[in-house]
Amino acid sequence: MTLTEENYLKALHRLSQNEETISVKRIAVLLDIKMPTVNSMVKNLAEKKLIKYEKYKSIELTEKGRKQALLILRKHRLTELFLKDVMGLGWEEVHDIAEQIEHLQSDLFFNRVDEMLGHPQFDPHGEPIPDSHGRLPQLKATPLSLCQSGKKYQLSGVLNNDASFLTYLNSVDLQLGSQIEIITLQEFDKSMAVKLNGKTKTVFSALICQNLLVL
Amino acid sequence: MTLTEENYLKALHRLSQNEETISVKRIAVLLDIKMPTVNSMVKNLAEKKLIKYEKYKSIELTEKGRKQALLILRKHRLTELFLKDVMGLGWEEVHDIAEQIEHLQSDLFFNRVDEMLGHPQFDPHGEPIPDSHGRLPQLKATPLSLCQSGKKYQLSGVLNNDASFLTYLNSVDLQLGSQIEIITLQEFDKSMAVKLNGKTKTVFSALICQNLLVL
DNA sequence: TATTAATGTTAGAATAGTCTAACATTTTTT
DNA sequence: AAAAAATGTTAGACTATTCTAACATTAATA
Repeated sequence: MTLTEENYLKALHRLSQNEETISVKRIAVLLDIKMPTVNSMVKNLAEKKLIKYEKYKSIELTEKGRKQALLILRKHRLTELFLKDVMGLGWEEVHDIAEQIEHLQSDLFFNRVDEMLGHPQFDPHGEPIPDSHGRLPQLKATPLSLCQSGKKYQLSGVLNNDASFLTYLNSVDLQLGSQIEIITLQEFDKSMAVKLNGKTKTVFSALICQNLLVL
Repeated sequence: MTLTEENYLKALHRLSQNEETISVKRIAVLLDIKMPTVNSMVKNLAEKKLIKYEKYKSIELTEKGRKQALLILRKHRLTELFLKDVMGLGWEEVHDIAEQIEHLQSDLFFNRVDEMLGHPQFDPHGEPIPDSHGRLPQLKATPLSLCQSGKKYQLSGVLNNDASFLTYLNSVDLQLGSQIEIITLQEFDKSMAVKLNGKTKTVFSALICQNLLVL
C-alpha cells in the first residue's frame, strides 16, 4: 500500500466512526483534496477490495480495509504515546510527527515501541489501541470516576504516566487486569472507598479515579 | 525537496566521498535505477542548483546541495544512534529503519533525538555527525594507533562492534568521551601503556589501539 | 588509429496522484 | 412537482518518477 492509500483508509475509518454514511464529499473535505481525485482513488481502493463502492452510493470499508486502517491507527497511537512518554514531547506536538512515523514499514520498530510502552491498550484519551492483528479491545474503557458504586471493574489502562502515579499504583499492588470494587462514593469530594483484588481496602481520590480506565 | 530527491542527494554525497568523479552510471548502480532515469533526475537537480552538471561531464554537488545532503546524513546518523542506544535495537537492524526516518520533516523530533543522545559528534564507527547547519566537526577522529605518546585524547568512536570488544571497553570503564593518555608506546608490538580518565593505568594491544577512534 | 565496449543522452511511454472543466444524478427548497 | 443546490462522475491534462528502445559520445583495446 502506498502512503496516499494509507491516508485515504485512515480518513475512511475515521469518518465511519462518526457518520453512518461516507460520501466522496466528506473525504474530499477531510483530506483537502478535490472530489474527482477522491473519486478515482475510491475506484482504486474498491478494485483492491479495501472498500465497497457503487456509483452514487455510500462508501463502506470492507473487513480487509478496516483491518488495514486499524493497523495504521495502531502505529499512530503507539507513536504518539512513545513521543510523549519516552521522548518527553508535549501532547500537542506529537500528532504531526506521528502522522509521518505511522507510515514506516518496520514491524521490528513498532514492536519495540509497543514493548517499551508496556503493550498499552488505550491511549491517554481512553481511545483503544488496536492490537498487531488489527483487532480492537472489545469493550470500551471508562474512567473509574464515571463508574457506579457497588460494582466490580478491571483495570485496563491509565490516563497518566507520571512516575509518582505509577509508583502509587505499584504500592497498592494495582496492575493491568487488577480487580477494583467500588464500595462507596463520597458525594462531597468524589473520592471512592474501594476494595482491590478482593483484598486490600483503600480510598481513591477523585484525581486518581479520573486517571484509572476500567472495563 | 521530495523523498526521491533526498535519496539522490545522499547517493551523490556518498559517491563524492570515495571517488573523485561522479558518473551517471555509478549513481544508477548505487540506487538500482536505470541510467536514463538518473539522467533526467540529474537535470532536475541541476535546475534546482543542487548539483553542477554538463553533458558528458562529471557531476558535482554545489555548496547548497552538499549542505542538504549533510542535513539528511545528520538525521540518518542520529536516528541510527537513537534506535541503538535508546531503543536497544541491534546495529545491524537500525539501518533500514533509519533510511525511512531520515526523511521525516520535524526539527522538533530530531532536536529531541539529538538532545537525548547528548549531542554526539561521531557515530559508533567514528563517522562525524553534521550539526544542524550541515557543518561537519572540523576535527577528524583518528585511530589511537596513529597517535603520539605523551599526549591526551578523547574517545570519540570505535571501529569494531563485537560484543567481546565492547565488553572489554566496559570492563575498563571506557566510554565515548573518556580521556585516554598515552604514556608509552612499545616499539616492538605497538602496544601502548595508557592512563584512562586520569586514573586507571593499563595496556592496550595494537589491535585495540587500531579500533579506538580519538580526537 | 580503427574498432569495440562502455557510458551517456534523447524520445516516448507507463503509473500514481493530483487538478479543472463539463456533465450527471440526487437532494433540497420553493 | 419544478427549479435550484449539492453532490458525484467523466474526460482530459499535468507533474514526478520510473521504464525501454534507439541513438550519441567517450574510453578502452586490438
